[in-house]
Amino acid sequence: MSIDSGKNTEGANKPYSPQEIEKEIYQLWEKSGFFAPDAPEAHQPETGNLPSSKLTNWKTDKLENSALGEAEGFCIIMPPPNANEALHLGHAVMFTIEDALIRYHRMKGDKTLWLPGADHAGFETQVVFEKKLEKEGKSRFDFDRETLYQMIWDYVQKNKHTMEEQARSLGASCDWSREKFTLDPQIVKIVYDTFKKLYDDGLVYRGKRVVNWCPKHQTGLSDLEVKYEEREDKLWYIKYPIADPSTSSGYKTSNLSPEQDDKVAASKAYIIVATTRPETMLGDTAIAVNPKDKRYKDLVGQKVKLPLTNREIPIIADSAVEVDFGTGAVKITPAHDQTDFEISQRHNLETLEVIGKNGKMTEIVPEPYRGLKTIEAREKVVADLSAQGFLEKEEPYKHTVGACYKCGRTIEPLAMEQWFIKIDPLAKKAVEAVKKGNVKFVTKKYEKIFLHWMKIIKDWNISRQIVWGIKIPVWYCGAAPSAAESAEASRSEAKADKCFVISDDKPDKCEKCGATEFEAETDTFDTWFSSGQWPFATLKASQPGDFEKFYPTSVMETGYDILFFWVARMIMLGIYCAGDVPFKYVYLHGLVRDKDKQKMSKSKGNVINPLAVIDEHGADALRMSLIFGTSAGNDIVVAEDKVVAQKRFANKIWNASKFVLDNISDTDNPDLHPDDTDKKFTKQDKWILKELKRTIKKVTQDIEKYKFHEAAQEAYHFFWHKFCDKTIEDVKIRISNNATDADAGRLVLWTVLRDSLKLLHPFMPFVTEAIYQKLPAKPKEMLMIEEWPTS
RNA sequence: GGGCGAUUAGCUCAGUGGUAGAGCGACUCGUUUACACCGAGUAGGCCGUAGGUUCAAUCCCUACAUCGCCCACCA
Repeated sequence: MSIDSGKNTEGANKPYSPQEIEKEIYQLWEKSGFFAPDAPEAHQPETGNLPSSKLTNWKTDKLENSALGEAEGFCIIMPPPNANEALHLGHAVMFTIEDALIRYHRMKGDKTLWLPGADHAGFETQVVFEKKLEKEGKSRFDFDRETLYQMIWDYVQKNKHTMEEQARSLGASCDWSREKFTLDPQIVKIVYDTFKKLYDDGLVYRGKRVVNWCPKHQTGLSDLEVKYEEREDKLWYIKYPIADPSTSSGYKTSNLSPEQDDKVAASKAYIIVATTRPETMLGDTAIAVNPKDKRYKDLVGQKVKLPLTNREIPIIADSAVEVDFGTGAVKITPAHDQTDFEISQRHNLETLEVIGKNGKMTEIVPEPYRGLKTIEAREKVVADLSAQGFLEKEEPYKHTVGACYKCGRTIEPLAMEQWFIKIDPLAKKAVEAVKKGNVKFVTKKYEKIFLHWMKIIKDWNISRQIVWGIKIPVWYCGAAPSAAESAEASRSEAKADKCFVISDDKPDKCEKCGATEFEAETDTFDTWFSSGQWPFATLKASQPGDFEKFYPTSVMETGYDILFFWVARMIMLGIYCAGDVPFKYVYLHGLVRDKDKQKMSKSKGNVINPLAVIDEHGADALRMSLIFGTSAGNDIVVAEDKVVAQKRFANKIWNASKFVLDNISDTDNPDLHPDDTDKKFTKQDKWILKELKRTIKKVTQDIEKYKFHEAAQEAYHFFWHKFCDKTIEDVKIRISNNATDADAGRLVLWTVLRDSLKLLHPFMPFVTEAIYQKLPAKPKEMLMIEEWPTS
């Protein structure tokens, strides 16, 4: 890595080669210790050791003002990448923007902390790992909990290391000495404390609710983890005979369409319901109609006989039922439908679980259906209903069905005991904080989306039936069930209504019931429960004083796709646990798309590996291309063209610098002291110096306003098309003519180059630092800790 | 069904209450000793449509069209 000086022609015509210098430069930075906020040298001008060049006489007077002491804190908590796979371009965007911010603030003299981390990413990781097992012909159910956990642990440690190396190759100037992992003991302890606090405050409850059960992954999912797909299905109309037909004489049909009227008239002894899931009728515990529905007014309170079983179930009135849909009467299956469950709560209905966790019909259904898969049961139920004359009709029906966001398997709503967080009190505070401006969204539109979501938010199911994660610190009182019992029987039912103790470790005795034997909870926390505490948890687990100095952090920068999953939860939990918002600004970047605007995904095969791009074009080029022509919150299109364009820019910077350095270090030329030369500034010189000031001002303002793309473009345009195309070309002639104003020109070249390197450094740290290392006059050890120029 | 966006050059996208911008591409010149991963130029846009506010609208407002995203318990 050298900029060939002077007459050495060997390196001429050789393009800038980032591969040769980037690794070396990163090591220089990392070894220096300047990534940490507490490296005092980072904020002091270096007084000794300056090269003896005459150029050093002319150094910025701002150096003397570099006041130590009152430096402001600037802190970004890095969104911890999932430690389960290599980084993708979305991460590259995150690293680029955050690193640019961090480098800018570091140069401004702020005490700057960028705290890196890695996320165990519970369910995500387990899914990735299970796929790996599948490829090897195994299943997670082949292993006991401890073995499986250890296997995933080893797998994650390996990936975590890969991720860190990738971050380095992107130039991330984060403080690795403070890196945290979501499963670090200190972090886990904080998560436990939070859970306890929530419970003590009555904000955690255990309850039977309908959860989104994925039969493949055998776990419940939060509402956010369910994706809805449109399906062509059928709507079956089933006749439920009124238990005592004689009382149905008052049955009013006047509000029905003529067609419906006929049918009802022909079957007065029935009430007809429409359903997309006939198999669940075996678990029906009521029929519900809208209280305002005059057609059914007289039937409310009566009973119907459930076909295929001998059970009688009541007809109830509930306003959740839509009058206009279907027949206006709906079958209620509390155990397998969210709405039905809520209705059942209001009417104290029994909950019958007819579908098990394995997606098959349970033991409590009539014998012929037991053990059938739901889809088989559906066919049989329909056939039987039809044979017995209970099927009124079926019609095609298009509707949306919930599916697991990972495997696409249809979600099976099941009533289960789960841990929930009462979200309303937390959401209210979060909304207040945002409305008061304590948290500002850099892109306003996300504030609206956030507020809208907080309005409709529901209690948060934080239990997952997976092993990879932080175990919920609950101990159920009483002896552990035998192996046989626990193997098959559903854990949640066995534990329902049991007394329990919340404790990090196995307790000695339960204060409430006196139990001395305990069964440990096996559920783990939703990964977002722990990462939702990340800003304060990392700072508290970090070095003493970090929390006090850096909380609330300055900015949270992440993708908009995890606004609800993560950002909202951090705001809620941050306020609740740490007494203040976790960050002052939220900057949300968009999704990275390919040149055809397609979302990058493995299945489409259009994923670009950032490392491959770096290998080919350099990290600077990649970074710049991710910022150029983008804007906050909008999706980012990455095509190789763009990267190549920025690679050329890096080359341009390299070569222009080479020219400048070759010329200003020419000792045959007279003194470059400004006193002697500034009077000889040409009109052209004054123009570029003025443009420089203007550019510094613009770039600074743009970064302060989080308009990175504008800042980068401004710096780019200034350097290439003003400095290189105009000034260098102009001065080049003056120098070769040995004109009287040649030295003034040299001074201009030097001045503009030096400040340009600073302006470009946050975006293209490698090439700018490499050149800085070659400067004859180097007030600081490295560009990374140089003074940000002022206009 | 609700909510939120987008519509600007051939392509990908910035931007602004006052003569329209970049990158890539196209075309014409130029092998000038930092760089051909270059330079000098050129072409190309009623800034989605229709109204409104304004001295002035691509920008603000209202409809409409098209596209996209998010949210949602019509069985």
